[in-house]
Amino acid sequence: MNKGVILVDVKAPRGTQDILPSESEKWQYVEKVLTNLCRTFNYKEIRTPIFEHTELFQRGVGDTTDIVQKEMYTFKDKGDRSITLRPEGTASVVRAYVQNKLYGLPTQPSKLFYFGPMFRYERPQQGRMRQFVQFGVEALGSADPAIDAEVMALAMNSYQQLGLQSLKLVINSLGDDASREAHRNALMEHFEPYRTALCNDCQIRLNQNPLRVLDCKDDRNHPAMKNAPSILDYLNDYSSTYFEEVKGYLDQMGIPYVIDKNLVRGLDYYNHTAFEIMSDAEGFGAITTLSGGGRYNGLVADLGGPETPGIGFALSVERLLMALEAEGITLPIDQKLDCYLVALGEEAQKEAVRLTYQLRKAGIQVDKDYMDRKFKAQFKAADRLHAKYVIVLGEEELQDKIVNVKHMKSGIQKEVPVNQLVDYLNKELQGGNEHD
RNA sequence: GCGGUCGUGGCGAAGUGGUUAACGCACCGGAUUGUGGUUCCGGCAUACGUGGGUUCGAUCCCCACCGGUCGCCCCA
Repeated sequence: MNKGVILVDVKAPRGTQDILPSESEKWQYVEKVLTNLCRTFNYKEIRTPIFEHTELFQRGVGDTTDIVQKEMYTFKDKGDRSITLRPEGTASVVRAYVQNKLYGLPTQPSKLFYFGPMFRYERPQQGRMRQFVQFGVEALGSADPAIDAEVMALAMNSYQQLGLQSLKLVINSLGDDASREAHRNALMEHFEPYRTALCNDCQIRLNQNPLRVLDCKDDRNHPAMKNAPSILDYLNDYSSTYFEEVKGYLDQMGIPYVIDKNLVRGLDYYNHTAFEIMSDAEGFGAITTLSGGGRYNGLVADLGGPETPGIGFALSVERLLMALEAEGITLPIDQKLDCYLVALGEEAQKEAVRLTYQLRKAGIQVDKDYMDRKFKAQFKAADRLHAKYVIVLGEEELQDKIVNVKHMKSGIQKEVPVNQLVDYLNKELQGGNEHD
């Protein structure tokens, strides 16, 4: 029949994945925990488009960044507009903040969170997908160092709430514009004599963004690295006081951290506070950064809004789940089914359809056989679905207008009149949950 | 984007330049006309990533591509 049909081998595009039911429950659980965490920190959800004008990311993320230069999914739509699938969330959130004039609301700072897929064209690896899901928060409108600490606390708790232990909060300050400029000049001066000894990439970085030379892996052991000027020595009074206060607030909350003066972030918009959360757990390979964030005091103005400070962070849900796996943490996901209806005989099958629907309308979770299985096999199916109760409906029950309800764990079975079944199950399911 | 490595039924995993490609798990049925387990017996399955090439003949050898994975770049 299908001889003439050409079967094309259609697969999900490279770097994307299907999240099947066994996994999606974990995703839902994580999303629930994180959403609830945001509630306690009083962050509200914002949902922005999955694609934006390309220009937003060029201006927001920065033209010289790798993300913009080589990792964006950019295409022309039918109206000849250049569109890009969002590679990160901050630019969109800030754009929405400006466009909708959220800065005019009386509730400042604006504390927002988001959850959704991001897209970057990279060579895939475990923990590095072309489509991946980020959870992130942004706090806009406050330059209080306490809110930097708050965002880091939320970031750490995102993992701790789920039971992760092997975490390391790494922080640094990138300073304000004046501090950065001074540091930049010092770096160029410092490395210039060694220019030819550095790797090719670093020779280019030296001109474009000398900060990035600091975290080069090739040149890590070059003697010039050891005594390279640290940004921390070039912070002006405001920047350095700010950093001290951020650390102070972290101490207040009892959140441990380490300072890495070479921590540099790959997006242009950061200044002052920069941080990453790493996992110490085994089995991560090259992927150790679970999440990252920082302050971006110039971004709102860059995108056409009023001069407004901001700070945020984002984590990858894929990496979060990997970290849980690596630490052997299983999420408390309820895989049980309340009821499974086993029916035997033609007439009973008809009644089973009616009864199943009736129970469902009463809010009871119930399923039945659709594979024409034998009686015994239906029981096995109920077992595989981890059914708490099995409702047996055969010819005899049908005649007597009853069903047999079996509690699977104890094996105890009771006859229940059909017209009392909803009440009976509701009572059983409420009371019975404790010892399940 | 660069380099390494891998690709056999739903999953795991043998194997060979040559008639029907092992096995295990899972699944279905029977032994056990209406009660989950075990055991035994039987059965099911679009399986050698795709496309070329070498060859009388390729799942096996060669090339390209696709995909996974590891490292690099970079990042979440």
